[in-house]
Amino acid sequence: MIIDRNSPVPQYFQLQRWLIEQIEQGVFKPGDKIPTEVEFVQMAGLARATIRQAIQNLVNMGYLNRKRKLGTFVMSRKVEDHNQTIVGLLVPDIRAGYAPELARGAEDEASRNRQSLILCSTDDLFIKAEFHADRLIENSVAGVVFVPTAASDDKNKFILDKFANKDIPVVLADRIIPGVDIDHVTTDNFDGAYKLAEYLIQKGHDDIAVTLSTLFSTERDRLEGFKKAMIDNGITIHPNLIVTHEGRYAEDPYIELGKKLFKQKKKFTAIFAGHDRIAYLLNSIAHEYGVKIPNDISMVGYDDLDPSCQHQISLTTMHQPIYEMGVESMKLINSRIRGESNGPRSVVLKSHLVERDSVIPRG
Amino acid sequence: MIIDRNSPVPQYFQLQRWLIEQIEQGVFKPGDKIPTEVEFVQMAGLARATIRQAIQNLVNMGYLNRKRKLGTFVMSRKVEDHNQTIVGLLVPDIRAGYAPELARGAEDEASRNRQSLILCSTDDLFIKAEFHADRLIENSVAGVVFVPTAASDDKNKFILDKFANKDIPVVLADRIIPGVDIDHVTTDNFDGAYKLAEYLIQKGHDDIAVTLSTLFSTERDRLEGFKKAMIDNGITIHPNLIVTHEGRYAEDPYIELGKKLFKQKKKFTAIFAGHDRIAYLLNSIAHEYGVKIPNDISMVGYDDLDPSCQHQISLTTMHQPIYEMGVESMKLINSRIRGESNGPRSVVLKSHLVERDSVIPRG
DNA sequence: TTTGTATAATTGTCTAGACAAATAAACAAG
DNA sequence: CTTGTTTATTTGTCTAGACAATTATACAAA
Repeated sequence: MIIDRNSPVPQYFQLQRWLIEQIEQGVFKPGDKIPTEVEFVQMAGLARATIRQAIQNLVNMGYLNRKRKLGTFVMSRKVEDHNQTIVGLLVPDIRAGYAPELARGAEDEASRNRQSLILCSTDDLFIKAEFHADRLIENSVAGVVFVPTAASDDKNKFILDKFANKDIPVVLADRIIPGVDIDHVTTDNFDGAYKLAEYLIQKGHDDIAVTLSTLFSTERDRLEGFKKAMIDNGITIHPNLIVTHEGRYAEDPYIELGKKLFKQKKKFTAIFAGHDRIAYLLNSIAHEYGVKIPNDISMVGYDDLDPSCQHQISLTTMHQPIYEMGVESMKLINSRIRGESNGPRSVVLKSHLVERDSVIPRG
Repeated sequence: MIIDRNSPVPQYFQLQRWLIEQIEQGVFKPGDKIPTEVEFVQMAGLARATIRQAIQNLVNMGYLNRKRKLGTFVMSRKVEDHNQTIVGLLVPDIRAGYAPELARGAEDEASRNRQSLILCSTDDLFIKAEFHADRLIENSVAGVVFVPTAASDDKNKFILDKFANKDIPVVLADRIIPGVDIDHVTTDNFDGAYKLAEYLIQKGHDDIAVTLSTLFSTERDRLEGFKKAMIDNGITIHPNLIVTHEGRYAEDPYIELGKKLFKQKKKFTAIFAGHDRIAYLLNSIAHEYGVKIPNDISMVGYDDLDPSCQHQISLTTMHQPIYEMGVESMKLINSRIRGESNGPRSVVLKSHLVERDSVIPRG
């Protein structure tokens, strides 16, 4: 330890800097006792008050901890991390779709670890996601569970970078961003759609219409799973029957798509809807065209929204384990918070078919 | 300024305490210059190092601010309040009933003030509410929006006391706790039920069954409103037609109540359900007894849950402005956080009748 | 007018001690 | 074995000074 008495840098500050260096280099490890003030007086040739000033500053900064009679000890840096960890949850809208279920799964897992969850609704908009991201960072959250917005991949990456710059781990839930290698939790959209398509095929349907959005990885995967099932069963896919939309869910564009379907020449006996909300909307439109579901046309959805709430049609759909997705997302985040640093991990949860009354065998 | 040199309280601490007192009583106002160290030496008869120690502590605590050559100044307390504020939201279950809507209203209002919301689901259980309350306190939230649990009033008061002890303002949302004078936001349950009952009466119904829980202030108020409307219209209330439950909502007890209603002798032509979920359940039970709603018996609910989700019956109900309840709760909390200290305030939001198809005039 | 310089006020750093208070650990008494 | 007492060690508080560094202000020089 060299204290330069001619330096304009105060001697207490030189000592302080030296001590921090020793601690950070591991010379003094967490829990170690550092020399007593009197020993420092001899080592550094400074007055005890000067030594005290340096040590007191480090105590204030959380590096050291003094105990009467026992001495001064290096704090385990954990004590600083001991502050309650808070995790951010970015979902499209806490009122809509699966968000409440996802939030509750995440919340329960967080509770088990004495963590708290900050709730942020993005409305699938980049600008709101950015706003919330900035505030989560200001609140120094320990991690983030992020359902990517309906914005471009670059914009979603921009959000991820914000967190990455602050070393805040992020887990993507439900949707993934192509070309981004990061922890994520999804369901088996491809397999689920494959099974759902096979179910329709087994019921004798081969002219099947598909309506969904290509904006989200989930629905794209479902489309691919559907196509694979059709091909594997030797059924020709009619391009006219696949009507897609490239935006986030809203009623108007899907009303258009629905009308387009029901008006065109190519006939179909079943509909594969990208998700339940589309299915319910198509049901209403079918009504307008005098088409009855399932009597005239069968339909399947995807998600299994709100099983507690009885709908006008009893929809056969693919149940997604959304609560578990929330739980698993938090588990991944927590393993990152604990410092596990293996490569990106992917958790794929299994969906299962819920057979209700919206599909009848082809007559 | 009196420094007691014989006191076991350190002299620097006595000085420190005196200074804080002066600042908080406004003797030294924000921006004021306090005496120089040398002046304090004369005033207090202490060594300058002792004075410095006291002052340095206050600087660390954010009370004071030193400037070379200029002196030491009282900080404006705003600097301390500059930290991000987080507000806690305690709801029964983020997945169920009106909680998502309430959460979103609160979240949007919080966002407008650059605040964040920590989400806590209590499942209407005291033990979970207490757990979450402790963690909210640890996270030093600036305020709490609390939907009281289904536990006893004393237990809910216990939760309130926890926050009160830490000077954390609380706003009760939806439900109130009898005998507790505290900011709260509710809807006009009494008036709403009165109108709903009058609506049934106008349609010619006078034998009206009521099913609800007496556990919550909301449903108790609705029962009172219903009774008042009956009395005001000179209609006798048949005690047998009022079947109540004294617990939180669950299917089984209400299935029992429903069966009790349909099995008994006293006939009725309409049902006033305590809330929509009860109404939907009663509809299913009615089915089992071969009773059709509204053809055989009319029914009204309360809440107007999930208008986006099409139910098996098209229920006439009282729409509650839940989103606004979230917004107003946050506004109240924020006025408390800003330090407004007038007496407890009560915000009562107006509900409105949503006429659908579950009531027909008595034939 | 602008630019440099001296001055005075104030906080910042430091010395070399002293005694007080707390308390872990050893020891003694019951 | 338990309980109280002593002791040694360490941090906590404090004194009474000294000189350094900073900088607002006034004043002087260009």
